[in-house]
Amino acid sequence: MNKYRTHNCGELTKKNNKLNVVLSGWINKKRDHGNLLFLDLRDNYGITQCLIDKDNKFFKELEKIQLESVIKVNGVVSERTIETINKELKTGEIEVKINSYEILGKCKELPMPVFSDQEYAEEIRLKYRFLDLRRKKVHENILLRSKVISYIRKEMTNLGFSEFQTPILTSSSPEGARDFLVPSRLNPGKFYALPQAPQQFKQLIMVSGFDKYFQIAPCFRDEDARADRSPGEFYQLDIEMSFVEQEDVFEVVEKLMLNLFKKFSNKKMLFEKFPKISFNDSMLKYGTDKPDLRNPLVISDLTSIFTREDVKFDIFKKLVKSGSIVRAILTKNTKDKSRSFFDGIDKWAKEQGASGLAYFTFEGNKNISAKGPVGKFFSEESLKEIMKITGAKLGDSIFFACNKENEVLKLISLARDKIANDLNLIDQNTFAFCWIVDYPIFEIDEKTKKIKFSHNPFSMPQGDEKKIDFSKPLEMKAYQYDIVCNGVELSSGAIRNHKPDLMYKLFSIAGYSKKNVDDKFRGMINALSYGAPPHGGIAPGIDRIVMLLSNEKNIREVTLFPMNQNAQDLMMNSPSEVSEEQLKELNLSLKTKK
RNA sequence: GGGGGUGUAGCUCAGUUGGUUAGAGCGAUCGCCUGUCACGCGAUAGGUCGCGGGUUCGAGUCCCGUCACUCCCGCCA
Repeated sequence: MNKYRTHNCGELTKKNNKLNVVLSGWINKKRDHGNLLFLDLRDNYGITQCLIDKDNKFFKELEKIQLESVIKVNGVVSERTIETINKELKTGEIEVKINSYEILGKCKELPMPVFSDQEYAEEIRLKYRFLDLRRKKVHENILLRSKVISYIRKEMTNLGFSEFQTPILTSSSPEGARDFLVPSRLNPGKFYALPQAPQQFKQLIMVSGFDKYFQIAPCFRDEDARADRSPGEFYQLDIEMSFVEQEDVFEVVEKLMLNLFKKFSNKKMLFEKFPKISFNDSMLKYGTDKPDLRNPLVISDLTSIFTREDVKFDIFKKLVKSGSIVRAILTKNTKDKSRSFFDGIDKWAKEQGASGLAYFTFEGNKNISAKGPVGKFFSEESLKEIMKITGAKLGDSIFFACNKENEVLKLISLARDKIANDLNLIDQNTFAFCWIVDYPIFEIDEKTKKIKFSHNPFSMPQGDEKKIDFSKPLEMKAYQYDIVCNGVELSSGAIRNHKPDLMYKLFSIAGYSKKNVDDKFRGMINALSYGAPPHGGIAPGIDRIVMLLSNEKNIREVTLFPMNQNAQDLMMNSPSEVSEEQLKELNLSLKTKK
């Protein structure tokens, strides 16, 4: 028999009545009636109410014991009378009458209560993460994460994928995020980099003939944190497949996501078949490449309206003449909304740093007119044209933003969320997945005005290689795709470019010489020159999947031991200084000393 | 690197127009209480009001600087 327990704290029921048991756990809560003491014992599995009265010689000691101490209890299961049953607890039909006890782990006075629904400052939660993790919500989030990962492993294995580990100490990659560097002792002056993703390795695995690979892969990027982005490290479900087209990857991931989200959440799936939206359509209709499709609002381009003679809205007309564009959001049947609703949105837009959002409502019977501060600037004919473009009906309203394209997209996509929230149009009880496809390969760099890769430089261009018009690089599309859920970008992937010649050609458009490419991607290019299969993959973010399933807005709520915003672990006190000795061994010296 | 928010007891927070000795709940300590499950009742202890400077007869409160945490922008192929 186990020395510490015969049962856990979540399994005893009235079937165990009169049984002698041993339980071990944390003291969750005490209720002291002077001559009778209730004591809730908690472990990973649940809570069991234990009790002891003054006739027992241990009574006085247990009265004094600190909450969150770990104790072992010997006692007898006793069925509760009907009035005293606690329906909130799995074990609420019984309680354990304590005969004797033993302290296994004493607890000092707590810096933060464990049994409480109160919110606490991050600093204290992270410093005492081991206490924070005992609390119900975050404890359950971490267990959910564990279940999600093991489910994914099982599914992927069943689908014929093999799990492989790839190196953690690897080489610095020239593109992309800032690397974490690790000095090499045996190679003075040289550094390893932690992988930003196993991108090149997973392609090499395909070249090596393994056909289907996955990994729950740690990825390291030295960039600043956000609420949904840990500083430093995160996990991806890294997937790569040989001899596949885009649709084959979609089929695997779509099936996996559907099963996963149905298994671990009660929310409805808005689409059983994920819609595919081209990058260009998404930017037009939603102003972003990660649209929240729970939101029914759609954006229209109304730039042409402001070139008409019969529209007198001169501020916008002037801006349009100098290259600005106009995008608009239509809201259905909002004619009875109060002035403060409309002004609230205009005010919000100004707070976002924009000059505001113009708006009006379509009204009238025989004659159509626009009601609102700028309504008078629009002729009836122009209103009819707007209704044609946007599909507006009488009683609908429209919000306009005018600015340079980038600025308009930024504002109008945020406005789409803001207005939908204000109108309560988003069903919180739904998951809306979609694929964003047909990404452009190249874009213009805002600063340098030169052509650069817009995403992954290893993606395969669309169309017949012989017929691609390389003279119009900005029109070239790639077999590159993102999966998006509820406005959260879960991952991007691509069919890879496995042809070295084609790769050199694309890199040359982005300004890299053949030598450049050889220098930077030697391993990769070399491998592709020895018989590479067509292949492609994707890498959904594990942390964000768990965030969606647990309804958490902050990634720390689904991470066991997170760092704070400044990339410090307050519990382990990392990063920390190292000894002169260590630095010397690594051939390093520090410029700044505190 | 830039912008916003927060910082008062171990924890969560209140603190009026600048005005006497800075408060509450939880927690801690002590006492009372045999059916609670956020048990109840009484008492006690606990404060460099983040830190530094300034204005003022007087600063938790106003001003300047600074630090910490957090959210956002930049960044994240």
